[in-house]
Amino acid sequence: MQTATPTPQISAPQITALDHTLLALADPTRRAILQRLCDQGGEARVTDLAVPFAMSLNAVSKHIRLLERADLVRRRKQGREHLLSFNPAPLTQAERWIAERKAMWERRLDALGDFLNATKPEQEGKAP
Amino acid sequence: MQTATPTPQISAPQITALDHTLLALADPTRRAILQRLCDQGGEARVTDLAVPFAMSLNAVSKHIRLLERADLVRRRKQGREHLLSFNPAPLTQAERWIAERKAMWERRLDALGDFLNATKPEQEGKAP
DNA sequence: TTGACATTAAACCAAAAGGTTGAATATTTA
DNA sequence: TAAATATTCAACCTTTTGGTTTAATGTCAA
Repeated sequence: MQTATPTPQISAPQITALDHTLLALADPTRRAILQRLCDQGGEARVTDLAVPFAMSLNAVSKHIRLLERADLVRRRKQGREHLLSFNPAPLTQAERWIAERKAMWERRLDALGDFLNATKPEQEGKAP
Repeated sequence: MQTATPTPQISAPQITALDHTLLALADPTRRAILQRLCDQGGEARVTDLAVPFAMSLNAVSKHIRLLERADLVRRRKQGREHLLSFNPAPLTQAERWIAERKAMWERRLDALGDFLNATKPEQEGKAP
């Protein structure tokens, strides 16, 4: 018989694509870069993306690396310039995770409402 | 006349609630904590939440602090124990940001399709 | 009142994020 | 070839994460 650890052992700390995606999105500069790439349409050069920001080109270059790690940005080299484009695919998983928790929570609230309705007149001592 | 900076000045690096939300979600331990609080329903103590994880109670306590900063978790003290609950509200903004970029991207693809359709038989050299 | 329990606080550490500057590497242009 | 352009690499900072261990604080229970 086991001596200890009678718990379900959910313990799952391991870095995944979802972690990279959410971390990449958790910075206003990177979201602004994505925004530019998204509505400006096709491809953009690193220098062009860096212009609006009050930071060095190198800082933007590093932000782009994090976006690439999350696969939110793709790079195509053409001569001396690197053309970057937006890849929305990783957003799906992130959106789904969020949507699922919200849905789960709503179901819980519904179930709670049903329970309160079902037990309404009986035993008033337990339901204030 | 201006001497330089002919750019739209989008420059917006400033930490917001959305940053805190996305950063809080960008860690598997914190997502697992939220998951527990979400499907397990109501409130849970810090110690109970910490059990499944292969890390110290203090580490979990710190994770909870980040979740509180993002307002994804609420705390209610009852005697010596702190009861934590899930607050889904901040998820809405995060989900919306993601959904908007995806929608924006789809509109762009549609517009591109329309353009390609409109210019289909003319100048075959540019459209393979 | 003396412990046991629940939780944070504090001090410390390693690694990563976010930034800088200066040099290296390609490529295009004059 | 020489210079200008586009970009990364490397080294160096500071702050934040993510973790540890050892107190300190407050509450319940014997």
